[in-house]
Amino acid sequence: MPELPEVETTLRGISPVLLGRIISEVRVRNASLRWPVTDAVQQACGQLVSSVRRRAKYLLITLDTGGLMIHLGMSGSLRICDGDDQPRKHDHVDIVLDSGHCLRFNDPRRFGLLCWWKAPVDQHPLLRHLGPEPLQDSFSGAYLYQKSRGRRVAVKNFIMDGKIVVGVGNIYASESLFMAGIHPGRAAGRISAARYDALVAAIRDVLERAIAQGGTTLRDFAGTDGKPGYFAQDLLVYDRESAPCFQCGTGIRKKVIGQRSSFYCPKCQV
DNA sequence: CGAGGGACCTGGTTGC
DNA sequence: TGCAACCAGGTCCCTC
Repeated sequence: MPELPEVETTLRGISPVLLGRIISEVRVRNASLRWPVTDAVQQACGQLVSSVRRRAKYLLITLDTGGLMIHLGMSGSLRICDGDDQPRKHDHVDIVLDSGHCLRFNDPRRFGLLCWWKAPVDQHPLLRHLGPEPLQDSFSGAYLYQKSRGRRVAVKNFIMDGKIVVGVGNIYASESLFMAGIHPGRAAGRISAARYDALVAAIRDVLERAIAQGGTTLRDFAGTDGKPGYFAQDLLVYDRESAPCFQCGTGIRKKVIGQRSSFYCPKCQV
């Protein structure tokens, strides 16, 4: 489900509720996520939330002696509710606050993650090898061009590789490649610097617009208030197989690249 | 080192 | 209607 815009939407929803509060309880109903949720998360109890931020698709809640890290995987979501509310199916973990509010982690497929971390969090094994944030200046066409030399991997897989750049998932990879006029299956090492400039501009543009719309809801993504994201209506190629390209009218194609469905216009993307 | 595929899970949709 | 097959927004880990 969640790519960077959806995680950012979640961050903006949970931040104001968490900041300055003390965690009173961590309830683990089902510990079997991607990695088992260990007792270490209980260290959060009694600690003050001093910041909430995002690195890649990880949410980082900073506490006094460390913090909690959450990843939503493919199907995870967080919602704010009352600590006394009856849990629904797949509500695996509650982070209960001294305000009485509760951050409830729901994840049907259990590809998500919740763990305790100690500073410096950037040295955490899951974060250490991550590439730049796509919305920061260090991410540029020149950077992608340099990183891609000699690489034969399809450019779509290349930009979805978290070691290269974080946060670009399956939807926005297809979208940005269409906007830049680049065929998703083209070898990353055979794309010019100028075209990488266009691709970076497209990635930034699509991510920023998606964040502004509260993310993309295809099936089941919801913000912390339970409302869907509205970017799905702005998608140019994703999930539009056989529909006419908005630029030239040609039917949009669907093709599996790197085991993921990819959508593109065979005429506009070369 | 890079490339490619399997693994982890549940649930909704599709097709016979 | 029933049931099997396939598909889904992520990413780690193994092999070649």
